[in-house]
Amino acid sequence: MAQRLSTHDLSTAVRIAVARLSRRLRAEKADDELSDTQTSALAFLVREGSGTIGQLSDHERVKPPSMNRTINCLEEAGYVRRTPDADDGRKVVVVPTEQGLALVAETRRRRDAWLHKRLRTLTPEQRATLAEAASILRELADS
Amino acid sequence: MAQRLSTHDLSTAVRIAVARLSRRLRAEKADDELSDTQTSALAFLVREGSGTIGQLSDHERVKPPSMNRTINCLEEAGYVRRTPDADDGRKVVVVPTEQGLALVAETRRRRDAWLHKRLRTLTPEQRATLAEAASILRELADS
DNA sequence: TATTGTTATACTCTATAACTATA
DNA sequence: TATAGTTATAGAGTATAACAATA
Repeated sequence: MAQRLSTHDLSTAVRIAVARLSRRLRAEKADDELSDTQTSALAFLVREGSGTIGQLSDHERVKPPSMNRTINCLEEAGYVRRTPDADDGRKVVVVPTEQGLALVAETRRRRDAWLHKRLRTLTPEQRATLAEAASILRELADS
Repeated sequence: MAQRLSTHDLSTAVRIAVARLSRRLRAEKADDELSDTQTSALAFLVREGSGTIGQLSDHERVKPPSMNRTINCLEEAGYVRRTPDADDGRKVVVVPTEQGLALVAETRRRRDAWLHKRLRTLTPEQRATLAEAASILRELADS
């Protein structure tokens, strides 16, 4: 249950728990799905409506040539479209297609399924703890 | 604070929080550090004392040839040693060296530093919530 | 001259298939 | 015949360097 840990021990506990669950969630990915970066970039475009190569590479913490390749794959698969920027001719605005929007919804549903099944085995108190923790963890990640 | 979420919304909240913090923690890795799998395999060997190629590839969810290469790198760098198995001549027992033990301790300290700094800004109640959540998340990951 | 995107090339990590040695 | 480890080779993802177009 809830021991009082030092912040040092807590760091280790949180890091290990997050890394392990992250790996486990990734293992639930189906073979025909997009890669992590492809999924994440497409999710960004769906969330924001659009984005340039530069914005995407910054957000995903990869270099522009890598993101360029990622967008090439998504474009060939029909999930995004490149459009010219009206104000700045150097920029390329990438927008999700209808197919892209549908894929994001479907992927989310599938990845949540594994976790959802396990969360139902927890007590209401444990679920409440996780709900609070999720909000704390997101703030930490974005800080 | 603690809203009551449906288990479906909770799945999404936990998945996003875990994925985002995981990416953030990985970004804190120094350039001269070992790769994720190298670090994880070495940590396993330090924790368990030793392990075969098969045990390691199972635990890290990679195929034996991949783990073999990982161990080659760690061996060349002087962090592990291959030793013969006394009972089964087909098996190879991998053990960490003194240098390997020291590296795991140092790597943990460094990766925890970023998280540790942020955890100190939380209230004691928030830290208690994370401590409970970490234990719940680990059980989920191992289930 | 600086910035945005792109192309060319190389490196890392992982996988499958085939091989060796042992059980 | 099956298992543990290894070697050979290929594929996916990312990086750096060099280039084109625009600000």
